[in-house]
Amino acid sequence: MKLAKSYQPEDYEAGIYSLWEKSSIFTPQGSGEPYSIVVPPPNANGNLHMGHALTFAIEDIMARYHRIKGDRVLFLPGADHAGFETQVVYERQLEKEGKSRFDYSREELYRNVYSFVEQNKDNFQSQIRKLGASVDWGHYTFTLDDPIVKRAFATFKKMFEEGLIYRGERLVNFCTFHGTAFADIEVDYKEEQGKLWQIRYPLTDSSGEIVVATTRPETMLGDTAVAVNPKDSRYSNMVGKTVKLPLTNREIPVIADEYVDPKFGTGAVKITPAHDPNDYDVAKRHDLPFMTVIGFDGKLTHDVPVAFRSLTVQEGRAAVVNEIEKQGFLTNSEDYTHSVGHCYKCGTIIEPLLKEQWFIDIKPLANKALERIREGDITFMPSSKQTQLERYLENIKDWNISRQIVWGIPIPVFQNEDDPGDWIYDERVDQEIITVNNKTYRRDPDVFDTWFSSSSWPYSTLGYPDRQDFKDFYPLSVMESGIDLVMPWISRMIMLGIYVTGNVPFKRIYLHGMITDERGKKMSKSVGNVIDPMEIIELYGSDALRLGVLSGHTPGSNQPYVQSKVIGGRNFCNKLWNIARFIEDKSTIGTMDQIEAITDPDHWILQVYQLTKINYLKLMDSYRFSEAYDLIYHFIWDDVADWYIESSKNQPNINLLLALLKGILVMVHPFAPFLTETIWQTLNLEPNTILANQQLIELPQGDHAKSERFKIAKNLITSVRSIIKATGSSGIKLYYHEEPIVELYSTLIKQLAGVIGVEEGEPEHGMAVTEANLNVWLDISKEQIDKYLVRLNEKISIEQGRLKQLQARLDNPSYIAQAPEELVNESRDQLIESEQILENYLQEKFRFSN
RNA sequence: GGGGCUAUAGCUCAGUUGGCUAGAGCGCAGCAUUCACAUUGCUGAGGCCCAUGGUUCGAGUCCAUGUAGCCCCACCA
Repeated sequence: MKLAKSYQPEDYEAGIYSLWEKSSIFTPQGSGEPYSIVVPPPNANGNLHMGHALTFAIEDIMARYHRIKGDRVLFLPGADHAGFETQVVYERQLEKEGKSRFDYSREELYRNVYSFVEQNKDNFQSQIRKLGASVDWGHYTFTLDDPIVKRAFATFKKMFEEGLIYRGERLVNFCTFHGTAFADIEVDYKEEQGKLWQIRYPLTDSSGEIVVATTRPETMLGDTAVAVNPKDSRYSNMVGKTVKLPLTNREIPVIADEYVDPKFGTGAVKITPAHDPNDYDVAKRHDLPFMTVIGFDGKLTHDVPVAFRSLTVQEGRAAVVNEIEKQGFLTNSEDYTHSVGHCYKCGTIIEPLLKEQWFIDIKPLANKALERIREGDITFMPSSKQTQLERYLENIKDWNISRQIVWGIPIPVFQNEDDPGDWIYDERVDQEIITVNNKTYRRDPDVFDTWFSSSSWPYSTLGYPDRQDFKDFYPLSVMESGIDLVMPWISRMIMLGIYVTGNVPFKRIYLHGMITDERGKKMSKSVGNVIDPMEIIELYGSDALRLGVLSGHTPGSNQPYVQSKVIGGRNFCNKLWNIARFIEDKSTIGTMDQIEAITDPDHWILQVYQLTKINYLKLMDSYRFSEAYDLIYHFIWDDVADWYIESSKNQPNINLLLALLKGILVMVHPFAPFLTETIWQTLNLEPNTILANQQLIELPQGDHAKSERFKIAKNLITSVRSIIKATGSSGIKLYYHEEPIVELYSTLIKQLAGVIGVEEGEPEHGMAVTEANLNVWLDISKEQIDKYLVRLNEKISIEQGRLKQLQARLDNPSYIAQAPEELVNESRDQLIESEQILENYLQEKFRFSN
């Protein structure tokens, strides 16, 4: 098969991927060192976005590189049921059909969402294939697969039995639109313009009044105290008395608590324990009653005066303000900016509401995690995230794992119908009612927070505790994830991993930043700046996309999606393609018996290859992928294409060219898997797929002296080109005197330097090629030389500056004494070199001036 | 209030443990053209590496302070 004139990725990608899949080469191979990556499972509810393209690119590079090193690589894919997220996506679809979740029973809804996700599975799996991810599909895991669910149950059971799980009535962050609670970190806080109202609460004994400040006057209906700071002398005589709560006929006490800041507002705070987390804490300390005045539907309850019942929070606020104003209790109101929690999906204001939920007593787990992190059991990239995670774990609060939605893993606990305090663990979650010891138990209707089950991902996917995979591949070699998941996911994987298995879940964590649009703005559907990776693949190819998002990538920092980088990647692919095409033309494939360096360029390229390989390994081993890409990009484009191939046109060393191509293909393969395999297949290289090649290609070492000889010629060519361009000359001959290297390379010089001839002998008039430091002249006319004089003068002054700098450095006794000897020697050599070059320049100038 | 990150060419960004002449891609200017590649080749212009101070023989790199921008956490009666 012949290579086409240019690389058209769409003609090859699908075929190449199915070839890989058929050969089951993605399953762990051989008996090398185990190397394991588990994919952070994308949500099973939609399309992959640019962030996924980056994630898969980075992970796939790791996986493919380690296969090349001969490691036994497991690269495990999966999908996340993404509880709440998916239910929201599904509900939006229902909305388009004019329906809502309330039109279905729980079971129906669950089944519908399940088939919705099932339908989408093929879609997003095929997108992963298009990205070229070399995942082992045989290990594909869904977060609702039986073993994963069983694992979540087992972990819950262990915690339940060890007393780490408790049920408590706490204030939870509740979205009244979606009807579910959220963990603290899921609440989206935004600055909002509100008002601060001041309300007069008369003392019951008529000895005065106390004015409280509030942003939420409607909650006054649920006040059960007024608090002041114990050190605040303005109020010290009121503590212990009671006030009459306006609009109600209740009397509530005035208490003293450190929580109150005397400098804020009036220094007096109304306490609404059922609707404010701080008030909740105060109430606990003072044993105050809790009075719920806002229900789960977001409306005022029946416990408020008739006039306010069933009003929404907003309506209630207006009504209360109106009423207290009318009755003369409102003393003041002013604009006030404060931050308000919102549902991150629908924007509804989050209400803190009292609800019985399951909580994990997280401190003990966090402390263990902290210990291991501080011992350095996990390498963080970037390292700054370690500090951030430590701070988070130090201040962590108990974790609410109950969610009032349908789509998720049911919490396997049942409540005694006759004794609400009696909860038992049972895995028969497909039943609503079970009987144990003649007692009737009803299942908790709630499901787990998605993150509870996905926190077990590193070991549940590997079949903890018995499966061989777990024994071979745990802890994971690396967890690659977005930086936004450090707290919700990474932290919990570490805590649960240690808790369940006794070991950290992964040895290294590589965090990538978010991909933004070209201006650095977050991609979002509503702004309309989202770029679909699948469209980019169609336009430029999968490898080009990968190279584009990877070039200049650095862990931890956000990166814009830059189209020109993708185009650069596409061009690079084409470059490599054409290198292969050149070699294909020159050779009869299949004769690679002896690889032998014949010419100086052969020796030179072998030396550069060797050096590149060493640096490549170093960079790849330290996860510095974008630098490794940069390295091979310039090796291939600058050294191989621009110099070696060009030099080869006279005297192609076919075996070496082929071997070199193989070497390059293997190094590039993690970065451009489709392209490299396509070339490999088309040229019928051995072994039958590039993936089976489990090592970097070894080539003979070039001879140093011969390599240096080529470098001299190369420098000469560059200098000559530069002079010819600068003087705008053409039809120039090059003369040399007693220079065997120039004689040896006369043909190449003629071809590449753009001169019409290379001859022995000094021209009558002409200019020396000063930089080359050889007896070489160009027969450039006097007029043209004059154009060059300006440039020569610039060069002279630059070189003089450099010489001065070197001289000063070497005159500094501290430098001689303290800098490393090699460095000092290097400086000395540079000084000599600089003097020589300057001398050449000055001589030339002198010649011109006469 | 606590913590973190970023500041380098017109744009987007690299720059490992400090090492001397700071790099790339794109863009820009000029030249070239059937011979692997216009998804090309060649030549070139473009930078007080945010500011100030410090450590050091030597600072884009380390330390301190400041300025600007971004992010996370907590709180906001």
